[in-house]
Amino acid sequence: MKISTKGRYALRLMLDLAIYDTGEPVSLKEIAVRQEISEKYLEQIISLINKAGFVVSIRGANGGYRLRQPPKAYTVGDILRVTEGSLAPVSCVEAADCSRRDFCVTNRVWQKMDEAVTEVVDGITLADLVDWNSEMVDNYVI
Amino acid sequence: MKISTKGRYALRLMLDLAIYDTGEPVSLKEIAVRQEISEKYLEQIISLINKAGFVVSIRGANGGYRLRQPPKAYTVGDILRVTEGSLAPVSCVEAADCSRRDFCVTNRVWQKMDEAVTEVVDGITLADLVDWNSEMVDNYVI
DNA sequence: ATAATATCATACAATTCCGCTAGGAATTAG
DNA sequence: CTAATTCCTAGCGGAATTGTATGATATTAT
Repeated sequence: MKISTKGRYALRLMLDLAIYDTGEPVSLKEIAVRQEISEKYLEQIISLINKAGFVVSIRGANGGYRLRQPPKAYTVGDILRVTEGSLAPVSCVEAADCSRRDFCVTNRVWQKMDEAVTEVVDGITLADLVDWNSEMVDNYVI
Repeated sequence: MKISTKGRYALRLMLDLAIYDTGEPVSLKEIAVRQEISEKYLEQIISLINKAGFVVSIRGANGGYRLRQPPKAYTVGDILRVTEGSLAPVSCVEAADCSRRDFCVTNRVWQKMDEAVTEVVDGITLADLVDWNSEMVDNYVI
């Protein structure tokens, strides 16, 4: 019952892009340094994010990435699902791959868990994270 | 972000004990047949549950297990945590093992997820599952 | 006492997933 | 061109998952 590093890194990556958006593309190298994540590993993660269409990539020297849409357009759920796949706690919730499905009461538990998680992650946007970050920085500076 | 079979089996096992409680101990063999789970694997799972004190074990011929307390006394969360450990989506939520913890906004996301999941699993008792099961059986019989 | 039944304890094996690392090809600015 | 950067594929060591297999130990019916 854990979110993998891939999902967590993806979120930090998107947050980094949101915070350091100057109009110029941000290179993976910068992000890797700031976020203390292996650049090579980040490559694989942003590849998924790129394929999902969440960022614009600019190749070549001085290239990098930018968010395709404003931070408000991306929920935490959107981002996590790109790397984690479904966030459902058991596969039964989504697929009818269990012969016991029809009379399995535990399924209701998983459904409720899934709904609760979905409500949280789809209720938080990247813009919220940016705001929270600003607050935090303010507190530290003072 | 998945609950393992161990956790799911543990829940079905406890539910089985709750449903088929006649005062007589219920053998693992019966449960294994009813739930279509390997008896040997169930042994390992109920061992954990037994150590947690959730069941009474009666050894020997005609032995088996019984719930130590009434179904209402056990939440889904109690049962899952025995086999799954913490249900927190990331370890940061519980332990301060991350150097970025203090200024990491993503942590708030995990906290909220954890709270949501906890609220669900600790809000459902075994007695609820028994009730749901009765409803379901009724519907099928009609 | 013996046979049958049940729990308890290990070991281990197959498979999958995680968390990277490595190398190189393609693209572009200067 | 050269350096910087993205893009693509492959592999790999360790851990976790999901069981099996084997046997030891305890209890009870007969």
